[in-house]
Amino acid sequence: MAQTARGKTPKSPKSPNTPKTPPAAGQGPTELPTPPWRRRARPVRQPLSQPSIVDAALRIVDAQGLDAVSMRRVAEELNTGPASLYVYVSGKEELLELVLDRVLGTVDVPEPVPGEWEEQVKGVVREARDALASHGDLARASMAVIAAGPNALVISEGLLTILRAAGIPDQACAWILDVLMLYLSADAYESALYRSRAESGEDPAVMAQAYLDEVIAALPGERFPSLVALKPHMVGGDRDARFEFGLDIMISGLGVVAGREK
Amino acid sequence: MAQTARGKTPKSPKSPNTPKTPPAAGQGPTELPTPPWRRRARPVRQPLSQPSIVDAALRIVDAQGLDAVSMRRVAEELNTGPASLYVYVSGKEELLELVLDRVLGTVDVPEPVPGEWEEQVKGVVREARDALASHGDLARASMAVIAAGPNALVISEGLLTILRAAGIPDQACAWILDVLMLYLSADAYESALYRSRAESGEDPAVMAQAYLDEVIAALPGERFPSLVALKPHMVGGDRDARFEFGLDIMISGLGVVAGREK
DNA sequence: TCGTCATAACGAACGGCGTTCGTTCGCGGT
DNA sequence: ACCGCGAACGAACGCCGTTCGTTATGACGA
Repeated sequence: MAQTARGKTPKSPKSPNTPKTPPAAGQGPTELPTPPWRRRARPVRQPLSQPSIVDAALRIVDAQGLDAVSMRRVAEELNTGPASLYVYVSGKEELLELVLDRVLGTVDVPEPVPGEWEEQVKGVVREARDALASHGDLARASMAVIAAGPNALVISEGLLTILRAAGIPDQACAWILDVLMLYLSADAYESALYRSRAESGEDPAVMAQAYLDEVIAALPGERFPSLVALKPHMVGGDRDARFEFGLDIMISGLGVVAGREK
Repeated sequence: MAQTARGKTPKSPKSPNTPKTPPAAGQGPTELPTPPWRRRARPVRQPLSQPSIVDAALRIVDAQGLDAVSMRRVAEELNTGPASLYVYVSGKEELLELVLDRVLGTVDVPEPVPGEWEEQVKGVVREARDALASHGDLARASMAVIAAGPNALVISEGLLTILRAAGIPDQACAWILDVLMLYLSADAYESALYRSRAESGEDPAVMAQAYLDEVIAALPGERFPSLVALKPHMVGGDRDARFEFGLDIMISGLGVVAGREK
């Protein structure tokens, strides 16, 4: 058989648009073997590569959520079989690490500006959280992975630089960095969790909140007076405000503690 | 066929000890039907129930780690098939929620003591973290679940009570509660992650640290000066100290922020 | 120009998973 | 003595991540 074109050219009644196949050879019965005297024009489909695989995975996350990302699904997106991916990626875990790090690449890290370290740190952390949150429920993978990709390292380096320039003791710098990263990942994770629950459930965004609401409402008021009393503050406050509050607390506390022991 | 004894009595060359089957009926060819005139002694095996299922799951977590917990494995532990569990538990997710909440039941929550709120809050959070951490890598499930089980609610109520008694504004109480729970879960999660990596890997506990160590060591010093300089503080500090530092920062910061806006 | 050969790509399969379906059967109530 | 109900279950479905052994390709030395 003459033609090869790496991937399976349309092999069955499949997707409506296989975007990469060359426009040549009129729309007729597609399965006809190419005449041997006319070699197929260039295969066109760019060869597999780590970036293209990461891209495909990210596309799936954006379009259908993290749970839809399986090796099979990613391979399908690239018109190949799951086994082919293992040349470029050691497994699903590494793939997700790469996707996460790629997303973190959009965060930019400023040079330290004297007197603005608090706002600068908050800004970076905020940006990283938003980057994670801007790709569906991708953040649900953010805790399952040791963040040591190149982009994560750039962020860490930037934060450390700002903190040290502000005169925070070294040990405190190291610890607060870890704590902030943990906080950021956890918040993004939780948001993503709620988002994916809400999506798969009935209501668009209410569901999870409504559930907690319900639980608290059903509580015996004499056993759980504080929870019942604070219910409006618990379910009502939006996530961003809460995140900001946490950030605020940590940075303020850092000032106190660092000052205390210096 | 006369005998029932709920579970499959040994049905194939299987496990060496099926711990629950009654000691009766000598060890001979086991598959023989029990003579109809001699009804099987009591089934003995206690009937399935939600608590017994949760117990079994927790046993597996302790013995073989979270990844070993599958519906099939839990069912096997109870000498039955996976389908039988669904009478008492809606699915794997609910099962894990129940296991987590059961573990949180060991945390005890003090009445507020005036002037000691900071230490009290830290104590409860610490205890909850340790409870999660004391069951292998169970905590790896702690973020995947909305903590709204009865025991989690007791803890929340206790913390809120202490905080309010200390005069913290309501909105701040609600937020800091969320933030602390998130921090606690995330830390336990991360610890569990490292633990299970270390276990499945070669070295007993070094691996993950050594990995980060390696990464940082391989960094170009002129591009990542702060990371390289702070390396000893990053990989060296033990988890407990870091956790405590985060707790300290948050509580201190809470004082600052609450004071600032009251 | 023609083999040679490393290796990317692949089809097929393995063993496991969570969950569901339809059936069986012991037991409490009549 | 019978019946009906629901717990228990065996089997299957449709996925999953990963591995194995084979095939095809393209660069390169002869």
